[in-house]
Amino acid sequence: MRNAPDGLRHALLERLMHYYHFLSDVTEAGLGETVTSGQVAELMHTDDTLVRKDLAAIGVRGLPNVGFKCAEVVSAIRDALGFDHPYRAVLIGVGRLGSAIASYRGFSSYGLEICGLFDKDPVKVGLVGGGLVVLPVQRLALVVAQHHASMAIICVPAEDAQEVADLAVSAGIKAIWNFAATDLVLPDDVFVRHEHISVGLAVLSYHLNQAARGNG
Amino acid sequence: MRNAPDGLRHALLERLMHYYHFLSDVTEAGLGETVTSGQVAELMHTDDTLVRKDLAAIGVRGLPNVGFKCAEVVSAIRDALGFDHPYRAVLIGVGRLGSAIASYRGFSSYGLEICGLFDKDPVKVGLVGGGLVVLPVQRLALVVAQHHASMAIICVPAEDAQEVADLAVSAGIKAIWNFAATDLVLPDDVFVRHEHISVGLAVLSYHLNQAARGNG
DNA sequence: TAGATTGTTAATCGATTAACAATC
DNA sequence: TAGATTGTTAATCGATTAACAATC
Repeated sequence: MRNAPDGLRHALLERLMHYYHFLSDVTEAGLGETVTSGQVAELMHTDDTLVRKDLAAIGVRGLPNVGFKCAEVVSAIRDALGFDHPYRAVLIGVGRLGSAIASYRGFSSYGLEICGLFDKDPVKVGLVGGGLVVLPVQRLALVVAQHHASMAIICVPAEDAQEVADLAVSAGIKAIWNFAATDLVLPDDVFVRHEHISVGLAVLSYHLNQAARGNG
Repeated sequence: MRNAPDGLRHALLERLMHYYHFLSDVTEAGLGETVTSGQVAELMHTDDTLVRKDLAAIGVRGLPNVGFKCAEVVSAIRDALGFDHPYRAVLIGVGRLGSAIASYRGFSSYGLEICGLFDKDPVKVGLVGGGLVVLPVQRLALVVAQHHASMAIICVPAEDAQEVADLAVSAGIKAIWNFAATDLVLPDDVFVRHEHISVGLAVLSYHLNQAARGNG
């Protein structure tokens, strides 16, 4: 299980996503065809040099006295992050969170297509969510093979997560998006992104307490 | 709007949460009263010196030749992050994601209590979720004042998020947990944690592409 | 005591920021 | 041209890692 991506570091990926959203908005709103690194930096509360360095890292060059072409930056980010090379995922655990994720319409623009929903609860099997029918987990391996799915989105309760992850890995899954509140132990060649809500909670709790203590 | 907490840096907070979960598990499972920095480091794929530095930063001292007392570390982390100083939040937007969050039972152990659910849709008003009745957004300010709520959890569609955030701020909210897929522009004294799902997507997409290109 | 593990100082590493010539 | 903005080199800063004496 590798947590740190090689190549582009995590902090850079996060900043790239931020640029991406900002520039997509600018472009859609027709607010101009170019931006300067200073404009982007101001919005992100960071340094203009950092913005130029980040963009240079993904091969975008700006124009002196003008700035960067929004459309060019957007497509360079899509290319660097691979959004135009679609991949498929199975989603396991169609509870509240699982069905919220299954019904999210925005994934396709990032290259993700959900090709199967699974649950071990017979009551949930057969329900329809996001245009897909919920299947029993026993059929996971088949669907993964049929659709060449490379990712599993795990939305089961914490106590079932490891079992489900093992099942996904044995079906050939190479990346796991883990929404269960537990760590997973997995082979080194399986990439895991752990989306634990408590990290956000910790940051907020810490901040509110700092503020209450007069250091905020 | 300040994104970087002073004092403990974000990466440190994240590692502390990881230690916390690991050590809570160890304690609950009765797997021993102490751990060494090396054991923790191995599990987190990091360096033992870093673990000791992190724990020193929150005032925990270990015992040479023994390690750290799990219970002591856990309570030091709770103290550093403020989990034992409860605070209240209102949740706005009771769609799929909002109701999944409203029904999550684990918040109280991190000090968070949800004291009100709100929605602008009259159809949703009156529904019950997580033991609370959904109220119209017009009553937000009243509930915030009554319960001394300091946080707003925003789960409305992106296009409504700024409006709802402004409303929360004018009601006296000091921190926002933003699940809407959009940036918010807010006063400097309001702390924002943006929980954008696309960051996780970007990391996964990038990784899968690197793997496909043979660099993974 | 010998061995294991800590706490801390020093060294390294990488990321961010500053400075500034090059360019349009 | 003058002014604005880039790209890049050098300087700074902070975080991580290595080394090792102190401790149980």
